[in-house]
Amino acid sequence: VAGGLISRCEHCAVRNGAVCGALKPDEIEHLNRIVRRRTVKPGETILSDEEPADFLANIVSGVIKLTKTLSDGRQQIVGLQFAPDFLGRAYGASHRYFAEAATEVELCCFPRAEFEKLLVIYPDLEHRLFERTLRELDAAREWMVLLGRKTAEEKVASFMVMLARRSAIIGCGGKDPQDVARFMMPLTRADIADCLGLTIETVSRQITRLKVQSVVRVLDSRSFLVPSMDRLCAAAGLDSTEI
Amino acid sequence: VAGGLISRCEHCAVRNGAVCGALKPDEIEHLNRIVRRRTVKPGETILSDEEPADFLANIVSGVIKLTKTLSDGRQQIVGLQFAPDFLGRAYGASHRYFAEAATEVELCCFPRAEFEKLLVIYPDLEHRLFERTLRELDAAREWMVLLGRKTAEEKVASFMVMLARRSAIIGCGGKDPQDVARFMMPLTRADIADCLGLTIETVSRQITRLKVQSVVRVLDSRSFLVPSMDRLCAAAGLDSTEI
DNA sequence: CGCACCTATTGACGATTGTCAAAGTGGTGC
DNA sequence: GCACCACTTTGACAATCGTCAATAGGTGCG
Repeated sequence: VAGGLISRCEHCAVRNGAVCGALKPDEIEHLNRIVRRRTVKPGETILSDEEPADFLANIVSGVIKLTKTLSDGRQQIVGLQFAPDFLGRAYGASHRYFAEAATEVELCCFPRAEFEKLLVIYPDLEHRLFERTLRELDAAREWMVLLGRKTAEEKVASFMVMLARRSAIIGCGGKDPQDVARFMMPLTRADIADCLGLTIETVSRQITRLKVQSVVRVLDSRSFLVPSMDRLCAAAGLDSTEI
Repeated sequence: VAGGLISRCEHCAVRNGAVCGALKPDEIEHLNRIVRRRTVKPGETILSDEEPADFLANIVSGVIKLTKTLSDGRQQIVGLQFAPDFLGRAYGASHRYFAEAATEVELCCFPRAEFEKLLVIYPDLEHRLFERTLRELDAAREWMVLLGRKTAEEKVASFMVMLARRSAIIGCGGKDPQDVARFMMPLTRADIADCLGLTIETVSRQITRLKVQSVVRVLDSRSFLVPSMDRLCAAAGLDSTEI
């Protein structure tokens, strides 16, 4: 049966942030009956275009990249997802992308059929998923500006701003928490390149440029320190109004 | 009062295709009471980032471009909308983009507050809007691949494929309706460039290239003839599986 | 400890695309 | 009919970014 104590929804770390937060304590039991926890290793494929899209999931921890590939192998990452995001496309026979674990990932999986039934029973649940989808659409459109109109340097700086916000600000050293941010980079240079529509080499060169300009300090290839978020945002082509 | 005969929902041309199709005949009367028809001239701004987002709308006819602008003026079109698409972002104080009429546009406008009330009363209406949003997200992600990974020629060809599908296939001359398509271009070269993350000059050159390769015939600067959709799709970097 | 392997960086060079400038096209009004 | 205007096309050149290749750094394993 699905629920040991550890997987019971009422003890779930992401409960409130995730779509499940829409359900009242007595309603969540419905969900509890159908969920299955699962851990995925970095690099493993979670959802594929080619397999039936038989489950959806909440991300409990870790980072997932959504990628699309052209027939000749060119790849573009069309979304990054962090806990407590919702993974998968409701109401569709197939996902339109591959979902791959960028780090170790903990998932809380729902069989699609059961979950879609719940969406009908609990309009609040569907509403919450809708709001999440609207925010994903906002983010996708923001990313389109980056892909279509920003320079390589702006792209890399924007990517760092996004990460510093969404994933993992690990430490803040300054008086003002906005002032100094240290964050981990969950992706390889190749992944960053696939996010930004660049090559690995260009990503590497632009990181070096930002380092030389003291916009970021590179602690190691997977962790960065940002002395001034304002300067990073300026390098990203974001003016103060849109920060 | 809002409803002359012409604006009554039951006679609306886009009724079934639009989100309103979710409402039963007796329910649509609620909508009918709050709608207001409006015509917009090409080039006029319909929604702005800077004004309060006080209404949402169905597109009855015409083409609308959704644009985002960086502080130094660089622009990116992040969405094109055709009848019977839904315009505007539900559940948000502000839209995250500018909506501008690319052609003459007919709108059916709802005051935001009233419309959001209806979404709560009629879950089917919200569900339909949700499905539409999911398709917009799919389209945005498809576009991200184009912006990040396609060459200028592929971008222009892909744009033509998109238009031939979504807007206005005017005539089909071949035996197979897929074979020969003639379509109008609702946008200027500058708009096309803003869609594709290119400059006007590059767009123009790539159209010329496609013309020289006989992938398209340019009837005039605003209408094109595609002798073979397959060849156009090949030029767009779409293999047969994803057509 | 050193070697292999993977990832990241750096360099040299080339191609695609952008920039600047000029000329061509079509429509509108006088 | 002609001038003006907006839009488009074409050309010459430059800059950014990609390609190919070599080097550096880090981690795990024998």
